[in-house]
Amino acid sequence: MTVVAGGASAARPQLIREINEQVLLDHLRRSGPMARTELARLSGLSKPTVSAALGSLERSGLVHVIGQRTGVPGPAAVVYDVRPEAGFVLGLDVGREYLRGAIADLAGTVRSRASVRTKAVDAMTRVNGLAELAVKLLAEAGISAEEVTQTVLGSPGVYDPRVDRLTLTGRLSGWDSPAVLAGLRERFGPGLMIENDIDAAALAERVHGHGRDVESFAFVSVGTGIGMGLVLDGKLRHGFHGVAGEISYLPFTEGSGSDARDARRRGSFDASASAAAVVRAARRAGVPGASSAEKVFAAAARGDAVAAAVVTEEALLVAKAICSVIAVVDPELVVLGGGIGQAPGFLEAVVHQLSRLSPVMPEVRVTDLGAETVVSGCISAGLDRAWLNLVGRAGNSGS
Amino acid sequence: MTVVAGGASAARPQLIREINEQVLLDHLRRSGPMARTELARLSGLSKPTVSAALGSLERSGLVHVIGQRTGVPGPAAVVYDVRPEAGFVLGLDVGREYLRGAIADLAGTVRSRASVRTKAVDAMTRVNGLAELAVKLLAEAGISAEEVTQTVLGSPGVYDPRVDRLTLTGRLSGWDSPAVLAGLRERFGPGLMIENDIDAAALAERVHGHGRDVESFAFVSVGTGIGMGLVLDGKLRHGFHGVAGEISYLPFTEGSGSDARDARRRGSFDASASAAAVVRAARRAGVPGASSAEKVFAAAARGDAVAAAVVTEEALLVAKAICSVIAVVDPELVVLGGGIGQAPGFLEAVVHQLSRLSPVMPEVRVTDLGAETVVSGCISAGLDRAWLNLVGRAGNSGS
DNA sequence: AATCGATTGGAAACTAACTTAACAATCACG
DNA sequence: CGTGATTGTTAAGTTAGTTTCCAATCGATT
Repeated sequence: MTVVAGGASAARPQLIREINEQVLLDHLRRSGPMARTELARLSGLSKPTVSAALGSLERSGLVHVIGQRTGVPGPAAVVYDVRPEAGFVLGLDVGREYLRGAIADLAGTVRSRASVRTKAVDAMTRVNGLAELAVKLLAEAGISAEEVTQTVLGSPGVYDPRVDRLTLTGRLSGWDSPAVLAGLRERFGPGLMIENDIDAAALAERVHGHGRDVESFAFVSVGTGIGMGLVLDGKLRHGFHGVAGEISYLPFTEGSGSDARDARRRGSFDASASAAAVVRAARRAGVPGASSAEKVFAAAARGDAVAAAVVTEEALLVAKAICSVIAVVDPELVVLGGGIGQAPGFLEAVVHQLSRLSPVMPEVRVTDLGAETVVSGCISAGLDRAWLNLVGRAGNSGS
Repeated sequence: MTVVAGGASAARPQLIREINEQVLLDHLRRSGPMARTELARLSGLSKPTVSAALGSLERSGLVHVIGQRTGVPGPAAVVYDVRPEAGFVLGLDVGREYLRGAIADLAGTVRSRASVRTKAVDAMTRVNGLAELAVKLLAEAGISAEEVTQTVLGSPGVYDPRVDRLTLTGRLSGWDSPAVLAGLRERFGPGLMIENDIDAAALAERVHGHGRDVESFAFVSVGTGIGMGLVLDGKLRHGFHGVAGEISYLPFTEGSGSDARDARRRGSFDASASAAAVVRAARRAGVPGASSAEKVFAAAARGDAVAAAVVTEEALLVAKAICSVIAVVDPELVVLGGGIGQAPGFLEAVVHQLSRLSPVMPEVRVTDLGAETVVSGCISAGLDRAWLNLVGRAGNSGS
């Protein structure tokens, strides 16, 4: 549906050409290569119009002819497709122990992918590590840096555009320094977007995961840390200060209010529900060998009643968080991710607790995307942005 | 800015006429009566285009000439304005003790307003009361029922369009029965929209109150009950099941977990933070003469330390709710309303508590709208809807 | 092997919108 | 009473999109 926003500005005939080119590109992106006639049918535009628009798009290098399709009576149909080389997107993921990245063309095909372990404790070393990773990815894909039209970095913390700062970077020490932002900008240029890592994962979920066919959903990640990416009406919400989805700051100061300092830095809910908190709780309860959250869950699965109680308590906490999200925005779907979120049986435990708290029940599912989620989310965010820019540019320079 | 939505559909030349007529109407609505030339300057459209569009709008009855403006050199400029009589909007508010309503023309001018006390306990009696109120309002305004293009009812509870039912109607007994919905539809026709009462108040806040110049805000009402209306990007969010903003279901099962039954029906947070809960807490603490929340607040203001503690506790609860909202959607502004929300000094207490919980601080303000908030919110929602419909219709039938 | 029929894509003619430029009519003001 | 600013219309030209028609092509059927 075409939407006219509130304070709309006047429209010229050119606008409708822009819209229609956008529409055709969208169809090509979504449904793959197609002949003119099919595009006409799908879009509802007439054949001459489709021909003209494709001509314009071809002149600006955004689509190209990839072949002929025959087999049916009549002349061979000319098949168009998006020109993947019209631009490239670099997606990066900076974590505490890993740096990951990938390069994709505008069609979304990944041209190179890499992941390196990092022992960096210094923030600038991490910045350099990312730059090196990018160089490696470019070389592997055989692409020059200039061809990258969009770079997206998935990072812990939130970027607040109003004050141009990264904040709440939590476990990544020094990452909220302005020097980091400056260093990243210097190395990756003005095409750099910074996205919260869990928000990026939510975007991946929207494109490749369970979020594909819903309007609004919440991706809730429970593991080393706790966070959420919120997609409403198909769009990721950042909030005014960029902290939308920072559910680690939900005010549940349950029992173990030990680390007040920790609570301020990473959120009180994080302090009571992250993997470390599970381990703490298990130890306090006397679960033997509770050295990691994984082992606690394993013990519970084996039938250890005390460990099971810890797991139940954790499920209750997560259910409370989800219930809060429901009470505020009422999403259609909740996707669980992260080490704890994906633990076997955890979904059921959460749903059970949630059904006792919440006035309505959304779908709740576990993600089936893997470790590369953040990178692919960055890439899909970058692709969207890149396409928008390209069509805008094409509309202005073309014709 | 004109926005092309994600799954946009193809555009025809007619679309741009529609957009431009919409734009002209918006300017007239916002800036009042204007001559053609001014409209051309404001909208950026050329004079002939403005003339043509105004002609089309005039033919479909949406604008009309209201006079000539002279005083400057040159011929008298013909001044156009929105034709207020092109349609009327009926706004209604059903509460436990009051029925309120108003009729406004398309310019937003209120033509009649009324409010009646009701002793009805039966739901259908309330429905009839609303119908009678509407008749009275119509008579007073000298308008026939057919001229009302949009009726909006602000009601407790949420309307779930997926199952076509009213639910969570809380203190309004029997109001969630399907018969109520059927009865309302029969009396008010298909032009009826049902909006949660607090959501309607939020809409009023957006148009007439503090929400005027922000993109996103939360209107939090604390009084007999607790609720929130959430406006993101200028649009009210209902959520998938319609329960967005039902913060009474936030999972804070603080202390007084006495009424488990109550908690299920109206939400656990409601049970611990509504006016009744304040009275309960005050009595338990031994505040003398704690017969109403107002008196507890008055006692605290007089210096009663015990009452002050109860108020502080209440402020903490509300701050926790707001903190949850921030952690999920991070609005730019929070507007406090309701009996308790507007109590003197409460804002400061809440802000103080909130600053200790939340990672970022939004603006927090107390509403300055009065008792008619819900009705005027309904009217502004109805106006938006009515304008949308009218322009669509004009675009189709006109020209 | 020839014809039929479906399909493709483009050309021509027409409609819908907007813009610029020019112009006639009007009115305040010196 | 003339001058100059202002208003609003008309005319010509541009950008878009649609419908209609047609030539060219190719599989399938007789």
